[in-house]
Amino acid sequence: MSSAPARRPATRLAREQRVGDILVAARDVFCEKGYEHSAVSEIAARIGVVEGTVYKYFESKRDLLLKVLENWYEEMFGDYARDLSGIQGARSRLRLLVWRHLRSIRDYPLLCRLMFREVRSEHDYVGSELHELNKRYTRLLLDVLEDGVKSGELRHDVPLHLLRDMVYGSIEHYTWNFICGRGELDIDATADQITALLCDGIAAQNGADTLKRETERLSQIAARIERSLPKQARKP
Amino acid sequence: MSSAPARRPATRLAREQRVGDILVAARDVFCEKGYEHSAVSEIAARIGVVEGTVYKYFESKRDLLLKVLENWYEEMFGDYARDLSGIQGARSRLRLLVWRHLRSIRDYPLLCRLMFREVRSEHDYVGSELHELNKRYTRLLLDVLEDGVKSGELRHDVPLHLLRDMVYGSIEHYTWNFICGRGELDIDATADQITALLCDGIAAQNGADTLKRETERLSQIAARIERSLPKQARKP
Amino acid sequence: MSSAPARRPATRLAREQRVGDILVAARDVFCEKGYEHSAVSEIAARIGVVEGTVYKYFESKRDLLLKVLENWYEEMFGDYARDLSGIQGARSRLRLLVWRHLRSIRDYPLLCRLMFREVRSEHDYVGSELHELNKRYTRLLLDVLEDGVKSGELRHDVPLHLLRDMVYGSIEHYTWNFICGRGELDIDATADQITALLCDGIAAQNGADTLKRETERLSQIAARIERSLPKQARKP
Amino acid sequence: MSSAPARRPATRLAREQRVGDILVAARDVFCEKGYEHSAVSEIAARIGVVEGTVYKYFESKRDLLLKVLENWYEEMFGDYARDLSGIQGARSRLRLLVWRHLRSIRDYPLLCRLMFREVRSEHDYVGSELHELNKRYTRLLLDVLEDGVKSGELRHDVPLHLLRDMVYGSIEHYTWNFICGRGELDIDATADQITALLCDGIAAQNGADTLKRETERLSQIAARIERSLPKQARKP
DNA sequence: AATGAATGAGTCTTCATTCAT
DNA sequence: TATGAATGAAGACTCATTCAT
Repeated sequence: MSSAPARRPATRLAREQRVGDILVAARDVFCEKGYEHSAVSEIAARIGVVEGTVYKYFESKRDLLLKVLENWYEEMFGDYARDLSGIQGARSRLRLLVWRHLRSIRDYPLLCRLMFREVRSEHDYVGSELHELNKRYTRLLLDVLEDGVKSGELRHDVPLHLLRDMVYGSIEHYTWNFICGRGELDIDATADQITALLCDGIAAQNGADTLKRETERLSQIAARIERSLPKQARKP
Repeated sequence: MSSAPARRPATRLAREQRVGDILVAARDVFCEKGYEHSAVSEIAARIGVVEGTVYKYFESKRDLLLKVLENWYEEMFGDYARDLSGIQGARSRLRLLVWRHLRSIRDYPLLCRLMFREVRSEHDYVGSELHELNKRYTRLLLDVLEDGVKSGELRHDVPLHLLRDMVYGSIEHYTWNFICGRGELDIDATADQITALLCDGIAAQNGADTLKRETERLSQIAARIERSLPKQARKP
Repeated sequence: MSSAPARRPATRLAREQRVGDILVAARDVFCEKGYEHSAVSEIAARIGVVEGTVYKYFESKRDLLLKVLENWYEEMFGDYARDLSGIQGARSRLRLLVWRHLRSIRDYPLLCRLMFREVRSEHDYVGSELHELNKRYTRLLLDVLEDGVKSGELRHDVPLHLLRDMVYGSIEHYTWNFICGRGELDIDATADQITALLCDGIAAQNGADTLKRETERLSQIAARIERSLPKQARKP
Repeated sequence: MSSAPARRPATRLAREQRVGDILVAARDVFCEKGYEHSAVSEIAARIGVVEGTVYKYFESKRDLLLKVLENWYEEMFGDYARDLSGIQGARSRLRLLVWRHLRSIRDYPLLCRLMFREVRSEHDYVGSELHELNKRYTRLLLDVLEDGVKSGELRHDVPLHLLRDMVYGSIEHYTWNFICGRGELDIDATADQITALLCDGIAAQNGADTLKRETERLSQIAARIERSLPKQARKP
């Protein structure tokens, strides 16, 4: 009846730009408040658009969440391949993966929390794009482990899938306090410890102790042999 | 008139009964729908009361959730102590704890999910009664591990807290699909595998058998050489 | 943080009373604006409650619409049976039903419009309670028609269901302008005309014309006969 | 350069083509989802343009709806005049109109539904172009009826407008289930029945045959009586 | 002790329409 | 002529919680 709605001019951005902005805003809000307690209206407000605009680019709030995490996963892949190719030995490579995973958690603890809490336990996760990305991600570890078995560095009887879950589960659980905003995280030390525990186990007869003891014995034997050899025989 | 003194306990019983009923209903609804998607009204309806009644016994919906889980934790403690006391050896005792944890998950996967998703990551968890219960629960494992170190069965350099998180994290991660309603769970086999991996590690050269065998071989070789040497060369 | 939400006291009504109020308000709003353009919030506001209150008593907006119309149908049945029992003859009874239907339309044109527009064409109508009521309502007409056939007043080859639809369809179409708020409606004259058309048809050789002509002829014959009779034969 | 003068008609053609495409898409979408639940964006998407384009050719969504229906009406007129001119007799011509209306319904039930639900009951209908078309359409029937009255085939006291509404109302009501996607429609049989009912009515005593037969009988009786009377009594 | 009526604030989602480019 | 980004307003439905009875 009276004057027209007086539309605000509105900055027109390229599609890609706008999508990017929304993803960033959504990431922030979701991380701060958790999925359930985030409002699409707030995400929109952060970048100065109305809710409708968000729905132009994303089908639903949940779609937005998944896209945020997919986006993150793709960042994460980054130069894994290159990094891995530069390292020899199953143990070292395992440590790298552990370390990089810890680094992701240290850098984006809230995104990790989102992933654990809001996505992985929902029924729409299985079969989703995100699930595929996650499988590709954990595949990296499986490959390292399989290589290790083939090369003889790792025992041939390790249940690989369980082991993979041990790696990620251990990290997740150990860093949970940090993820929830409590405490610190020393990723170097943690990576060392986890790698050591995984490789050497905890039983006393194994690992360092045993190795030292046995090495000692072998040295003694070797020394004895050496000493007992005739003069002319030495110096081969 | 003479029945008056008897009324108090009857009432108390009624109260406890009601609280129990509500807890059971709440457990069911929370498990079925998750915390956020559960309605207090539905919990009330399940036992044929109205919402107001629930609020007579519980301060808030969240309070109800915590009470449900506390209730469960108390059930879980049950006869841990007795079970543990009957078992000798760190490895066996570790396996028992792993197995019992797996059993809890198998029997109440949805409660586990609630615990992981809705409680452990919230800020009101730290310092809560539930947190205390959880610490008491994981303390059982720490004790077993410490005993193992003392007795020499476990290496003295294991980072115990990390190890504890590895145990629970591994189990959690490995059983996650089952917790979310996908797939099966063989708790005996899983307990064996996890225990073995934790104790023996994955590195090939660590296998006690292999190590011993090789050392043995070398000793025998050394002995043979020694024996074949001329007398004057021996000097034991 | 600051003061509590300052809840308004809110008048507490008995369930029945509140339901009735909501139904009345909903009827009004739906009639005024049509279903799609009605807002539940407005319905609530009309009786001074909040939207939530409406949803306490009705599952959804659509449920509310159906309940409004069911309510109306039940009113309409009223004393049909009694009225019908007092009237003899298929034609008169048909006229009564036509007249009463017209009266409903005259009194509640907007409810009729609702029924036609919003309900009858939707897929949730078939099998609904409202559908049952409607069938019961039109059954009254079918019964009258069937009785008329049995008693020989109506032709035995009338397709009853088509006829029933002709009755209601004619009325609906003829009153449509009135229903949509345009023009007047003389229910007595209309009832007469519709009944006449239905009973006598439009073909010239039928109905009034023929009847009059033939009656005339018969009267003349009768007169002739009478006149030709011998004196003593008259006065039987 | 020489092609310049040819551009105008090409553009005009393009414009008409585009308008036609939009109308087709709109017809489809409106029919599938109903007016309220159709989105302009979907209509646009169906022909691969954006919403803005639709608004270049149509003022508003409602305008589009009306144009869709006008378009349809114009199709419908087709060769009515020719068809009618080839048929003699009010009854046959009436049957033709009934039959053609039924055919429209059978072929485009959803467009009929649109017309009934979304347009005819709205306030912007009266006086609209569509209304004019509709009047022209029903005028065909009125003409037939008037001719029938003039020629003596139809009674002179039929209320023509009521009759017209009876025709369309009956058809509409009778075919409603079909229009809403339920059941079948035999347009030939239905046309016959409706025509018969309209022309001959339902009252048993009206059937031309019966009436004539009875009159005949009475005449013969009268004749017999007359003949049997004494001569002096006759006085024709 | 229990009821259950009522609140009030929130949230997702949809869409006709506009207009700078 | 066409695009498509953005608006802005609305609307259905939910629910924890309160409190008069």
